[in-house]
Amino acid sequence: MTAPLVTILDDEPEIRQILTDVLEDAGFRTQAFSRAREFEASLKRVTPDVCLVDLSLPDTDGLALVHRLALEQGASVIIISGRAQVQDRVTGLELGADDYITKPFDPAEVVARVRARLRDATRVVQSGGNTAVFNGWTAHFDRYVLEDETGVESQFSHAEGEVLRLFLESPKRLISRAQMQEMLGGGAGESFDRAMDVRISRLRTKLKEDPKNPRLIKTIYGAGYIFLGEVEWR
Amino acid sequence: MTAPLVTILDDEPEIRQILTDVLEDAGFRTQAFSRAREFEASLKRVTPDVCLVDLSLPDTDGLALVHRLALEQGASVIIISGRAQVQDRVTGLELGADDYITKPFDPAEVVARVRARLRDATRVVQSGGNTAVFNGWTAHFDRYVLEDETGVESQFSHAEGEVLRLFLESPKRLISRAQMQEMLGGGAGESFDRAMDVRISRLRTKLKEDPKNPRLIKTIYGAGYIFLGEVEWR
DNA sequence: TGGTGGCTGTTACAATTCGTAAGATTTGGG
DNA sequence: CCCAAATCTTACGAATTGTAACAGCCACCA
Repeated sequence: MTAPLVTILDDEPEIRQILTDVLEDAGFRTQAFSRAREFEASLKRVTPDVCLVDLSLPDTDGLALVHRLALEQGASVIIISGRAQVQDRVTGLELGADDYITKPFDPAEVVARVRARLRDATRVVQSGGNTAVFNGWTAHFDRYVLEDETGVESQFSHAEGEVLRLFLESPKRLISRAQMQEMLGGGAGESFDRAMDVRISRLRTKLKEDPKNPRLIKTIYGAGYIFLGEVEWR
Repeated sequence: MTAPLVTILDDEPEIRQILTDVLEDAGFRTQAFSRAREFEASLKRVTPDVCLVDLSLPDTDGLALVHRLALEQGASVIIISGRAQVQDRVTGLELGADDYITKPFDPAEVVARVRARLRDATRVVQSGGNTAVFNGWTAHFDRYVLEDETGVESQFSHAEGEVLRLFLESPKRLISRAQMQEMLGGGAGESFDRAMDVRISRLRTKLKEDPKNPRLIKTIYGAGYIFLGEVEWR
């Protein structure tokens, strides 16, 4: 398992440097951005586990960004801000941030708070079991069997299982096409990524999704897929 | 669905009173304890969603308690402490607390942080807050479905959903064009100005608005839009 | 060895999404 | 009442996505 990815969005080079250093010392992977645009572009390729966002950005309204992040991505968002007013913190948290740290901050505390967020996220996902239950279905990854709510079993292939597992491990999180390629196809130079579409199409059929109104695997035009469903691993 | 339960463990009666009041005002159920023993006894009967724990307890080592809580119970733990040293916070968080608030605190911020913890917990368990009811309509953001007052369903796309959500989150408030651009398109792609108009036009169609007399999405010439409607999130 | 069946990627074409352009309509000031 | 700016609507098309059909591959078996 690779180290958790923490992204840093701050326009001050110093801060970026400090945060990068201290987080990498703590064993995380990091990516730092100075502008919101680059940051958002990167989200098409990777999904960070925690996002540190400075509110005072030159090119965007930080709060709006936080809101979008919390809404669309499943990642934890920690606001780092120079504004220490209670009202600022409250609105930041209300908009979906998971924590709010004021400058000047102590690096050690930032690390501790990042860890706390990560704990939250993994509390439920705890990979280990290879059986997942979701919305009436039961997927047995050890047997490649998908079980109906009535107990009827059907088989799924290896390729289908990869996609399904990916979804079940990150439910309610936007998964970009690029990420799927990376996690699955091995990342080799795939000229035609339509293979992924076909995989998903086949998976949808197995899940008896209504093509006109899929309930579990949603397509976000231009962004990727999102798996909606209450997943529990066993 | 019953209101989330927040337990308060603090030996100062004043603090207990303040926290109880403000949390109940915010719609939570509360239980306050002055001693760890009673608190722990209560855990055999009920399972709180969030625990607010003061570290300076007369009858127990607060940190040890936090550690046990975080490990055994699934509840989120927020430490409230008079000690503001970074080292205290770090160890508190490392031991499993999900947040750390120092006295003196602002009640509004406590509420916001409790909410943030709750969001984490429910993010996976139950996709709460994804349905809004307004003027006979019901919008299911988890399914991208808009429901008639008669129960007839129609779908809306992701882009339409973004706009609708924006409106439903700020009803009866002027939303400027610039704000919409910010909230939606983000800094990603510089979109043409008319795109937003079209989105709104399409949304109005779905909402069966009379073009001559829109009841829900009203245009304020030269200023922006305002969403009129009694919104209730569920 | 040849056949069979399942899996999977490729291709082609259909369907959908969504921004752009352009013309129509509305608004508010003078 | 007239006009310019703002806004609405419709049509169109580029990009994206869905999926059926086909073909290659491989394991298995008589």
